[in-house]
Amino acid sequence: MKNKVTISDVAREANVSSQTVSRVINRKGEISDETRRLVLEVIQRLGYRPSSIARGLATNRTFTIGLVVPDIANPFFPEIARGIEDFAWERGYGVILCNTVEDPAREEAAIKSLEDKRVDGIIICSARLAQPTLCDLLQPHRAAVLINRTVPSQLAGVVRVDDAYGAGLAVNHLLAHHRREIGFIAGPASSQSGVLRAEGAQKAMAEAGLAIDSLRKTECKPTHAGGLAAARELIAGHPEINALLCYNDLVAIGALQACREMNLSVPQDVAIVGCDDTLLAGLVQPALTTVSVPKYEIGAAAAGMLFSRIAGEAGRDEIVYKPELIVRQSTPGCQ
Amino acid sequence: MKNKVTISDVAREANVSSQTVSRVINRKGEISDETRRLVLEVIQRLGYRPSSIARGLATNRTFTIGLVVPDIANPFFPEIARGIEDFAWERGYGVILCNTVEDPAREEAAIKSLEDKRVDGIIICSARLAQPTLCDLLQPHRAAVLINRTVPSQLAGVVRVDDAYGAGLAVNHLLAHHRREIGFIAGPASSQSGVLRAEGAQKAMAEAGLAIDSLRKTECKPTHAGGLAAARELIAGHPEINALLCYNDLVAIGALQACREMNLSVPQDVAIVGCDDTLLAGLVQPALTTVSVPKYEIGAAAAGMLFSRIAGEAGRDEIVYKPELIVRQSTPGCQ
DNA sequence: TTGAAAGCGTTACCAC
DNA sequence: GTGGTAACGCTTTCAA
Repeated sequence: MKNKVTISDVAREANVSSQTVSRVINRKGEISDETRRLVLEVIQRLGYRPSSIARGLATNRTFTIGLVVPDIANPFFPEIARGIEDFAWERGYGVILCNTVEDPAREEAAIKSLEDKRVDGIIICSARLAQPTLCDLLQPHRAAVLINRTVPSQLAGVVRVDDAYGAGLAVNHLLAHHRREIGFIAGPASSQSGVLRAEGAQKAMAEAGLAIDSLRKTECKPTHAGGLAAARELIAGHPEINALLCYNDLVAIGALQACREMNLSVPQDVAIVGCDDTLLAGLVQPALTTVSVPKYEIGAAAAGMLFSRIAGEAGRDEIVYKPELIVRQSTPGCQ
Repeated sequence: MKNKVTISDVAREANVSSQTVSRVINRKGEISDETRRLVLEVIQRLGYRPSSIARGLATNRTFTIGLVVPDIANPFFPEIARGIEDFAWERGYGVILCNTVEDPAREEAAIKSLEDKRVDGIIICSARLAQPTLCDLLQPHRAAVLINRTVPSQLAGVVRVDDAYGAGLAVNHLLAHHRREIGFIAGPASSQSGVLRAEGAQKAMAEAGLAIDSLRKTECKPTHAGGLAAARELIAGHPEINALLCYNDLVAIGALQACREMNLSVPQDVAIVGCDDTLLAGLVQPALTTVSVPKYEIGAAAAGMLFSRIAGEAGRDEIVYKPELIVRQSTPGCQ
C-alpha cells in the first residue's frame, strides 16, 4: 500500500488551496466552473480519496452506525441486518456489526466500543442487559434505536413486534383446536420478547377461562439445541402436554425433533408453534405453524428512525408491528 | 448526548499533561504508580473514553476491518461472518459489514467506501467482480483476504474450499448409484466457485468415461427462487435427467420444490445434491445430501490470515479446505 | 518520570 | 471565488 494522497497533494498539484479542494468535494460554496473541473481532474488523476477519519475528527460525524445483535447466525437477524444495511447504504452510511453471543459482558463491551468509534448512532436488537445498565450505556450515544426492547423514548427509539398479541394469536389458535395442555418454551429469561409472549399467552388462557398454570413454562437458549433439550424436559415432566409454543423457529425445530425422538407425532399428539417465520419454517417437515414477523421491514424502519434521531428531527419514537399467524402443518387446521 | 470528555479534560483535572494521560491509557513508557492511579481515577470519574477517530488519525490504524459479502441473508454467510467477527473481537477489532446484493457496482462502491474509512484490512467473500477490476480495487488496501476467489498473493491472501474436488465427490456419488443423466445448476456466472465446481464435475464425468455434455448446465441466482426456476427449466428441457447438482443448499431446496411440482419423487426419480451444508440441509424433507464446508472455520482462518498480513508477518497466503460429502435422503444410498 | 510542540487530514471561520 | 489559520483529539518526537 503506497502512501495515501491527501487533500494538500491535490491542492498543490492543482495550484489551489486545500479549501478549494474541500469545497469541490463537498459541493459547498461558490466555485468557478473552471477551477472545479481542474480540481476534479487532478483528484481523478491522483486517485485521491478523502479520509473519513480526518473528516470525522473535523466534523464530529462518522457516517457509520453500529448494529448489535445476539447472533447473526440466528436466522432471525440476517434479514433485519439487511434491512438496516440497505437503508444505511443508500444514505452513505456504513454499519459496524457486533455479535453478543448472548453474553451480557460482551454486549456491554460492544456498546462501549461503538461509542469509542464515535458512531453516529446504534441499533440494538433484542438487548439482554438489565434495564439500568442498558440505559447507562445508551446515554452517551448521539442516537439509538432498540428492536424488541423498550426504554424511555429520550434514550432510544423503539421498533418492536407486539409479542403479547402474537402469543395470543397462537394460543387462541391452539385452543380453537382443543389443545388446552400447552407448554411454553420461553427462550432466554433476559429476553423481553420472551417475557411479553409469556404474558400474552397467559392472558389468552385466562380469557378462555383456563387456569394460568395450565401453561407450563421452561427457559432455554434460543437455538435448535436449546429447543431440543427444553422440549424433552418439558414433555417428560408433563406428559399430558398436547401443544408447544416456542420462542422462535429454531427452538420449535428442536422441539419437533424431541417429539420425533419420543415417538410423538406432530400435530396429532403434540401441536407446535414457532415464532419469526424464518426461511426454515416453511421448509421443515412438517412445515411449521409460526408467528410471522416482518424482519426486513423492521430493520429498515429502525434505520429510518435512527436517521431521524441523528438528524435531530422530531418523529415517531415507537413503531409496533402486529405479527400474523401462519398456519402450516405442525398444528391442526392446516388444510 | 453531552459533549465528550477529551484527553485534555482529564489532564487538566489530574494536573498532569495530556502525554501522561496518553501513556497511562496505552501502558507505554514509565509512569509512577501514584500518577497512574490518579489518572485512572480521573478517567473513571469523568467517564473518559478515548476517541478511536482521533487515535486513528494520529496512528494511521483504525482497528476496524471491512467484510464484504453478497448477501448476509444467504445462510452460507452468517456463520462465516461469525467466525470473522469472533476472531476480530478478541483482538479489539470492529467489523464493518457490506452487502453487495449480487450487484457488481455496489461491490465496487463498497470496497472503495471501506478504503475511505481507512479500515486496516478487508475480507471479501465470493467476490463477483471481474479480475482486473477486483485487483485494481484491492491495490490501495493495506491488507486483504478473499474467500472463495483467487488473486495474486501479493494483492490478497486466499481462503477457499476445493470446489472442484467437492463437485467431484458429488458426481462420483451419483455415478456410483447409476445416475448418469446429471443436471448442474451452476449459480451466478460470475461466481468462481460455480465455475470451479462445473469443471470438477465435468472432470469426474470424463474420468468415468462419460461424454462431458451429458452434464447439462444452467445458471441461476443463488436463492431458493433461483433454484426453483432453473430446475423447472432444466428438467423441462431434459426430461431424462435423473440427478441435479446444485450451486448451494438454497438452490437445491428450490430444485426440491420444482420436483415436487412436477410429481417427480426425490431421490427415486431425481437425486438432488446441495452445497454448503447449511442448517437448512438437515431440516428439509427429504433431508439434503450436500457438500459440506467448514464455514465458521473459514471465517476464523480468513481473519487470522488478514491479521498476519496487517502485521506484515510472513505467513501462508492460501488455505484450502477439502469439502466433505454428507449423504442424506435426497440421493440414493442414504441408509 | 514528565512535559511541550508538532503533526495526522480534514473542515470551519474569517479575511480578502 | 478563493485562501489562511485554527481547530478537531489524539500520538510521536524530542527535551528536560
